[in-house]
Amino acid sequence: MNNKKRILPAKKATLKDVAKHAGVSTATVSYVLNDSGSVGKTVRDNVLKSVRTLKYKPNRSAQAMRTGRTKTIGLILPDLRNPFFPELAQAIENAAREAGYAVLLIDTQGSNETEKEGIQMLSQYGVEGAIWCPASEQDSFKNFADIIPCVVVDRPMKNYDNVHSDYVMGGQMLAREILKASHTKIGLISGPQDIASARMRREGLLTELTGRAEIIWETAVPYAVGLTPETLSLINKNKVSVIVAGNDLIAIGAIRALNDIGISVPDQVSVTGFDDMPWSTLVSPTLTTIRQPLTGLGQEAVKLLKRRMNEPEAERTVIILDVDIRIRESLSWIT
Amino acid sequence: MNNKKRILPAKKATLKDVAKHAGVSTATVSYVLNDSGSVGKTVRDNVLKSVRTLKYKPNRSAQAMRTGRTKTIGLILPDLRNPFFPELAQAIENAAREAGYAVLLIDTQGSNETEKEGIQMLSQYGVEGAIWCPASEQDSFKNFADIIPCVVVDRPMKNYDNVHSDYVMGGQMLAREILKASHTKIGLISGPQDIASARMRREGLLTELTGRAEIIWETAVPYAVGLTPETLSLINKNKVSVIVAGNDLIAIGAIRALNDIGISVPDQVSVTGFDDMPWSTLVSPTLTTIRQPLTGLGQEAVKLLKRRMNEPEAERTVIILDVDIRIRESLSWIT
DNA sequence: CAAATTGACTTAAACGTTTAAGTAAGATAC
DNA sequence: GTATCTTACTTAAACGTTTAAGTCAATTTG
Repeated sequence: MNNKKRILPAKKATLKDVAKHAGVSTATVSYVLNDSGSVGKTVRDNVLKSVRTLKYKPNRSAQAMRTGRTKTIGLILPDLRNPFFPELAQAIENAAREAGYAVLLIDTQGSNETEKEGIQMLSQYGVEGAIWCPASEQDSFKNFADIIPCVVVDRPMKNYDNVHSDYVMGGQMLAREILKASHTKIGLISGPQDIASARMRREGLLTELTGRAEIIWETAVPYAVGLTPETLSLINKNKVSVIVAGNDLIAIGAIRALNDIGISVPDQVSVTGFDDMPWSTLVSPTLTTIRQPLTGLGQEAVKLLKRRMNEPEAERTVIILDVDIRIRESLSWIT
Repeated sequence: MNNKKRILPAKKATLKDVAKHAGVSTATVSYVLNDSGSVGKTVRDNVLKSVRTLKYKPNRSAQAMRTGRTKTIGLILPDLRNPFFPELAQAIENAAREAGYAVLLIDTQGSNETEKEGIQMLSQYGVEGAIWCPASEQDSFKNFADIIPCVVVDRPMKNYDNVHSDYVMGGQMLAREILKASHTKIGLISGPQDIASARMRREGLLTELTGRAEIIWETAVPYAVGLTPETLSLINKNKVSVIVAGNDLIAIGAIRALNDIGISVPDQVSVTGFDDMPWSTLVSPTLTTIRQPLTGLGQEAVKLLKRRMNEPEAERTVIILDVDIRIRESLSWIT
C-alpha cells in the first residue's frame, strides 16, 4: 500500500556552503550570525539572504566542540509517574527552552545506581548544568555539584543550591484553617519522618496548633494509600474531629478507612491532605490540601541554575516558595 | 555559614592526554576504545589503564562532529500533565538509555507553533531520531519524517511509523464485559469524534454490541470531567443501566452527575471508563476501565525508531498493542 | 630466499564551528 | 602629506574525535 518512497533527509547546509553562496569567508558568516566582529550592511544582508535560501541552521555539535558550550542542561528525576514531577518537568523544560537550553531527561526509577550512571552520562554529553531531584536524601553522589553546576529541587540538600516549597508554611496554613473551623481534637498521620519535607510539614502544623488544639493521636506512614495496622486502629478509635494526613494519598487512605467503619467524611470527621495532586478534585469528597507552586519551582530552578552556571563560585543559594491552601469539601466546620 | 569554596569542575581528560599518558598515538587509543583497528594486548592494557587513571570519558560533542552521530533522540509530547504521558516518557527514556541514547525532552503544551519550533530545535541539536506524540491529528509539520527519522506514538498518523494501543479491542472488551454483566440498555458518552482513537473506541464497542444490547442514547464530549448540558440531560433521563464513557475523566463526570440526581453508582447505574488513569483506583467507586500498555508502547516506540534509524528507506510500520480490561467497582452485574 | 602478506602501530586529514591574528583600503589626525 | 586609526573583511588555527592511508618489522608463502 504505502510504498511512497521516503525522501532521505537532505544533508544540511553548512557554514561553508553559506559562505560560498554569499561569496564571503566563513568567518564573515559566523560574525554575522553572532553579531560579533564587524560587517558592512550590504554583506550582512547578502549573508542573511543566503542563510535563508539555504535554510542554514548551525550545527550544535560543532558549536559545542569549538566553544565548549552545549546549550543543554540535564534533568534528573526519580519517577515521572509520581504526579508531583510531570508539572515540574514541564515547567523546567519550558523555562529552559525559553532560555535557549535543551533538556536531557533522565528518569532513574528511584535507583541510586541509575542516578550515578545518569550523572555520568550527562557529564559525558557535556550538559552545562543540571536540575536534580535526588531519589533519596543522602547524597548518593559525593558531590555532584563538583562535576556539573547543579540545583536540587523539592528536597532540601546540603552543599547544593536548593529550590523547594515552604513545607512549614503549608503545615501552618492547614493548622490555621483547622482552628478556624473550630476543630480541637486532631489525629495526625504524618509522612515518613526520615524525609525532611515530611518533618517540616509536621513541624509547621504543631507549632501553630500547640495550646489551641489537642493532638489526640499521632502516627507516621509511608506516602501511600494503604495504611499501617496501627494507623487503622487509631482511626477506628475515632476520638477526633479531623485527621491531618501527610499527603493526599494518605488522606485518601484515611477517608477509605473511615468510610469502611461507617464514618462519613466530612460530616462526622474531616480529613486534610497535602500536595494537591491532580486528582484531588476528582475524589469524593474533594480534598482540602496544600498546593505546591510546581511551575514556580521549575522556573526558579532554571533561573537559579543559570545564575550558578554564570558564577560557579557563588555562595550556595536556597529558594523557598510559598504554598497555597486549597479549601475543598473534605474539611468541614464544626458548628 | 556555608562558604566552603566550590571546587571548579576540573577540565576533563582528552584523548590526547590519554595517548600521551600511555605513550601511544591518539589513533591507537581510539582503536582500543572502539574495538576497531588492531592493537596488541600489552598496548591495549596500558591504554585501558591510562583511561582509568585519567578517568577519561569521550567527549560526545566531538564524537558527534566527527561521526555525525549524536547518540541522542528527541521526545516531543503535548503535555506531560496529561497522566497518559509520564509513564510513556519514562519507558521511552529508560529504553533509549538502555540502547545508548540520551533523550531530549520537549513539552509543547499543546501548541502547534511550539511543536514546529521544537522539531527545528531537535534537528539543530542533531538528534538521530524522534518519538512524537502530535498535539493534533493533522500533521502540523508537512512531513517531519523527511527531516528526522520519526515514530508517532498514541495517535494513528499517516506517513509515519506508528505505535499505539488497540483502541478497537478496548471497546470490544468493554462491550463483552458489559454483556456478560447482563446490561442491555446503554448510554454512550464518547470522546471527541474528530480524534481517531475516540472513534476507534466507539467503533469497537458498537461492533461488539449490535444486536445484543441497545444504545438508548449517545453523545460526544471533550475529554474532561465537566459534561455538556445535553449530556447531563441525557443522563437525567436515566433510562440506561450502564453508561460507557470515552475515558476516565468523562466517567468521573458521569458518576458525579448521577450522584447529583441521587442515583448511586454502581448500585443503580454502572459506569465504565477508558485509560486506567493512575487515580482510577482512588475514586469511589473505583473505575472499571481499559488499561493501555504504556510501558510497552514506549519500549516498542524506541525499538521501532532504532529500526527506522538503521534503515531509513524501510516501509512504514504500524505497531498496535493489546490492551487490558481492569474490572473494578463501577461496573456491577444485573441479577 | 625474495616476495607477499599480516600485524601493530603512527600520521594526518577531516567533521563544522569560532576567533585571534592578519591585511588592505579608506578615513582621520597633525 | 605622512602617520595613525577604523572599518571590513580574510586566513588559518583550534576544539576532540575518527579513520583512511602510510610505515615498518615480523611472518608466511611458493
